[in-house]
Amino acid sequence: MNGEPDLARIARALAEPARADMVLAVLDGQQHPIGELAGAAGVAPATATDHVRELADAGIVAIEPRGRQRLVALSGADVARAIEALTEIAPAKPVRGLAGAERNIALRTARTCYDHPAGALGVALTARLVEDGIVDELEPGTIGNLVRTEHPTLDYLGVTTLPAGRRPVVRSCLDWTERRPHVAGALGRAVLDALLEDKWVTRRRDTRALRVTPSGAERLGELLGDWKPAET
Amino acid sequence: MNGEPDLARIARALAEPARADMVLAVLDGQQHPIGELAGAAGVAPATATDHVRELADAGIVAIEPRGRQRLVALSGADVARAIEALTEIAPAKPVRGLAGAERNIALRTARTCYDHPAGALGVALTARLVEDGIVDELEPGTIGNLVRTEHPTLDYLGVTTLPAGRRPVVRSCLDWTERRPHVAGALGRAVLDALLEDKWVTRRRDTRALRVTPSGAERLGELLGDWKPAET
DNA sequence: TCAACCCTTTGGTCGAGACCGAAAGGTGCG
DNA sequence: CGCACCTTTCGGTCTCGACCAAAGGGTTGA
Repeated sequence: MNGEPDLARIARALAEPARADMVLAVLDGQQHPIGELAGAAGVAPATATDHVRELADAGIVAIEPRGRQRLVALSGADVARAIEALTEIAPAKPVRGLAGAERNIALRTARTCYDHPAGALGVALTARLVEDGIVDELEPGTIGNLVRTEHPTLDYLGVTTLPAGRRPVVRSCLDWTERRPHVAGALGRAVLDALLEDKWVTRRRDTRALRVTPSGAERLGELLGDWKPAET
Repeated sequence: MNGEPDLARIARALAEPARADMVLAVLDGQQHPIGELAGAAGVAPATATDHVRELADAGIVAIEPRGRQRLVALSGADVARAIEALTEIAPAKPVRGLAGAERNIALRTARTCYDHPAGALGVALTARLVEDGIVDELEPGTIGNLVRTEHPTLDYLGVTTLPAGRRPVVRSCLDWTERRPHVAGALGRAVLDALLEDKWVTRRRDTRALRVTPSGAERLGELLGDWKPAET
């Protein structure tokens, strides 16, 4: 790289509350049409168009035309990592109203963090992976690297293949609700994929919160001991 | 934590170019008086006062009154980590003028990154630590944890004690010029302290770039093989 | 081909905040 | 004590950009 990084450029893109809401919405790693992001941010479609352009110019999101709509997604895992790091030092937004409180509980219980599970569920799963010796623990509260690729717990979860590539297999991601790290990287993605595949959890519309299905709750309780999803 | 993180709040503080310059200036982990930051950002003292207050309100910097001046420093290692993550996805600022090019070379050669060495020097030192088996390598390009606390290389560098505490001893920090990780955490700090203590390198005024002393260059060349600091 | 739908463009309003000069407030030094 | 120095406060200007309504363009499905 030449020259100093243009910190202000990237920060300006995130500085507008409406754009920040949009970024948090695409932090689930999914593609979202612009109209939906407009709703999430509480602005008119015309305004959303401007905002998405700004985010795309800054390299934060990528746009893919699909028919008469344009799908917006986070442009990469490095962006997700940077946003996560920022949320770690960001103050908490005060909870507004009953709907806000419910949304908050749902997010704390189980949600996606880009492409891996987070919240109480993500942390509990991570603790189990460490306990089983699948992932080692460098120091208390610090995730290490993958130790075993075969283990009954992985079979139980339905994680069969770990795609190899440039991407680290195990990465630690600090959970902003639990204040403890959860597993990200290729393993984190594989776990989330398995949970979704077998319908232990399902995605909710318009939010990163995950719904734990009854059968999923049962099987997760089996695996994680006393872990139980909160109501709603 | 309650509620969603207020991403926009923290981003807004960094969105102003003058404030971003100030943050990059205090990224060396040192304390800087406000007047100096005003110079670094190219604004009047009155403006700098406003900016520093904004950064302090956002929790990015801490202010400590000292006599007739007020010293500004980064408020913590977590903030440094977030800023680093942002610089990884930030576009490069175009280099302006001869002075800019020289500053650029100096920064690429050797600089501080919060409290540890970075740039070509930081990466070369890290490679040596990995080669000596002091720090292990999880996957190519990913730093692991501390393996040995005693080694001739550590003696040669003058690193005697590694302060234990809540802080991770070894942390990986992606270098934005070299695109490879260098050692951060307590070990990174200990190495920088040793280099400064024995005058292998000295701090420059008003910049994070480090000056490698002649004797330092000689001893570093001994340790790192063909490593040599660039001119200026 | 037409209508419905999603998005963008245009043009205009409006508020936020970045900036500075001048003057005032503290602090240290002689 | 008084001057020099660093910083803050105040008042004012001015630019930037967030926002929307209305109109236009492109796509899909009937």
